[in-house]
Amino acid sequence: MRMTPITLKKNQYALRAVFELAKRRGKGPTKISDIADAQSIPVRFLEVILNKLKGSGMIDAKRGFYGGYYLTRAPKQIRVADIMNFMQAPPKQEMCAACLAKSKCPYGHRCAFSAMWNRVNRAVLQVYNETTIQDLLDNDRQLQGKHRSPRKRHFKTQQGRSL
Amino acid sequence: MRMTPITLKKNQYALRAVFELAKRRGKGPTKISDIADAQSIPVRFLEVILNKLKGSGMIDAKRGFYGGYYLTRAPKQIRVADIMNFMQAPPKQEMCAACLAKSKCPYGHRCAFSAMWNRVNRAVLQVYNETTIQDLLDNDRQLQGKHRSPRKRHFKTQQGRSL
DNA sequence: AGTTTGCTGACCCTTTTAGTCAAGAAGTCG
DNA sequence: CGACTTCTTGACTAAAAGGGTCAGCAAACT
Repeated sequence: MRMTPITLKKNQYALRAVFELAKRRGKGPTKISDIADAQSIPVRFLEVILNKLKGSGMIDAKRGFYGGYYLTRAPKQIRVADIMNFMQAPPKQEMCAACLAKSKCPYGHRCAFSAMWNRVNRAVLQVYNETTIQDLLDNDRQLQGKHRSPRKRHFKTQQGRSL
Repeated sequence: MRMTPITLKKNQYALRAVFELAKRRGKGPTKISDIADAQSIPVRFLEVILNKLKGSGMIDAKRGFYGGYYLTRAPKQIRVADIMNFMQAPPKQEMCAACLAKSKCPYGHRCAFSAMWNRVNRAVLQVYNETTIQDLLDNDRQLQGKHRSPRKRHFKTQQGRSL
């Protein structure tokens, strides 16, 4: 059962790039090409994306020999929503906030569907809002089996609250 | 704050068309052109959509003079999810079920993001699943101010459970 | 100076989505 | 039957969005 593309590739790339920067936090700036390699993203495309993302203030760049990109905030302070919202193209013309139609629909907010679209909207945003980059890092560590400490862990599966 | 297109136009049209048929249920078949007029959908395009939708079994058509489309089930028995799922093109190649990437991603289900994508997925599907065409009809009646009975109604706002 | 790395806008190509058309099949009416 | 209406269907075209590339420039380091 397939879903309509909730995620543009551009957005996915942006998210993965930030994720990668988070992984390497504290080790100085990371070159675009390194991020691209690590996350299998076309370099040229990533240039564009990272450059745009810089405008959000959550990452910054340094040029020259030891240059590269780096996070400006702790991974815990960056929510997936921050990235997703920022990456969205600024709405060109007025659009229908309720039903997500590209142009303002004739029915306005009085259409029978708006309540449902709003619920969908909220549901998605909620997930984005409550997920931080730190959460993703934690997830990653767990999946890679790189436990910080071999301390006993009662199973926390995906179902149970791992994210 | 804009969302990525959760809804294709084709899907929206399909939903609106079914909705319109539901509205006219019991009054005999409805012509494509009437549906198109009522819902502001390009006729030619709607032809294609309705024809496809017929394959789902939730609507059927009759040709000739008094012909048109009609629902085969009660609006209460049709969930938005039924329409959305059916309208999705069958996944061409294997795709990554977890992260919704078009092609199967190299990380498989072990990527740090899959848990999040799944949550998004489930959240959206849940809304689609718990919304029936009947719900939309009810919504519509309420918005149009066409209360069946002027009986007193304690406020049920969007928040409260109107959908 | 020369190298490394990011910056930036313009450009292009492919896929998807949206929409159109025309000829045909199946009913209805008289 | 013949005229008319309405769905049927596959092929076709147009437009937009998305994904990706490039070249030349601007900093920063050695």
